[in-house]
Amino acid sequence: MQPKRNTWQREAVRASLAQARGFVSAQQLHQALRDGGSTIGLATVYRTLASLVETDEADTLQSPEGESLYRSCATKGHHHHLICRGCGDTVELSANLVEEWSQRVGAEHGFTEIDHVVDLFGLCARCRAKGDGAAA
Amino acid sequence: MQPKRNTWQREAVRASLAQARGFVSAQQLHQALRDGGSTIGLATVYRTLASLVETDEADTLQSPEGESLYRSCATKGHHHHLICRGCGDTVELSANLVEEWSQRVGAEHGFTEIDHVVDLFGLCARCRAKGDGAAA
DNA sequence: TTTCTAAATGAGAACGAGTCTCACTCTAGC
DNA sequence: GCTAGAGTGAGACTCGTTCTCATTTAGAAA
Ligand SMILES: [Mn+2]
Ligand SMILES: [Mn+2]
Ligand SMILES: [Zn+2]
Ligand SMILES: [Zn+2]
Repeated sequence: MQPKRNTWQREAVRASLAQARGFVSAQQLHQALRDGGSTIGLATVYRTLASLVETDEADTLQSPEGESLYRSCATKGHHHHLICRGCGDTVELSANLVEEWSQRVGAEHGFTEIDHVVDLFGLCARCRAKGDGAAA
Repeated sequence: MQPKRNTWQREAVRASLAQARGFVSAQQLHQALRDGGSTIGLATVYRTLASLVETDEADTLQSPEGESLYRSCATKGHHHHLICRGCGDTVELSANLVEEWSQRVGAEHGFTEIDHVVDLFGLCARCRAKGDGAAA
């Protein structure tokens, strides 16, 4: 359920999420806010993120490790992401090709109400230069 | 690290996983084995599944709820899945279209070591008939 | 076959992300 | 201003997963 009242906590989450370059976890966001002097509670961060997702003000996805990550995306409609494993930096992608493929393949096998998870992970140019993320 | 010894526990996990139609969780697998009279431990099920994934004897993916699911797939190489939300039944998919798109899009944005998560979820014909999964 | 050793196991403790509870706070409508 | 009740937050709780470590056992060596 989305909230009916405007609180500084809600605004703080929105702001902190907006200034993050890429996807962040609820815990990271909470820590960042606390580090910035806020007294916001973890439960509130979770609640607010959930409500932002509900109203499409934020996107969410599961990290490969199974943690929920959140992002305030510029693109409004349905889209996908290319995410840097090193720094979390994210590129928004539209993928009509994949949308159509998904629907077609689902229908071919008699499936309905088809949903899809499509995320790309890689190493951005900057992180490659820095040697992050991949070097053993 | 993959084990060097053959234990009945390892074989039991392999067998139980093989006879499962679709993706199953470690806990489900453990319960099924216990129900079948086995005394196998939960930690062993987790360890064995991890090692089967390491040797490509099993595929793994994160459920939308963030739980790790496992499957013993018929297809050997890289492929994707169309999974029924109702019964877990799974269709293996090859998707050259998506493989190429993924590489191309990644390269276009200067990313390297591109990996991708591509899973389709839907309702299979049988479950739709039964009214599973979607009806409120 | 018997012996030996370290790999493997499993019960239970520990961990961590996320949810829930409920007394307290503060927004916003009057 | 008052006030109802939406929103908050500390901390308890859930649950998937990993860790610990005493015990078992696969399998190589004798
Ligand atoms: Mn899509
Ligand atoms: Mn692929
Ligand atoms: Zn990067
Ligand atoms: Zn089904």
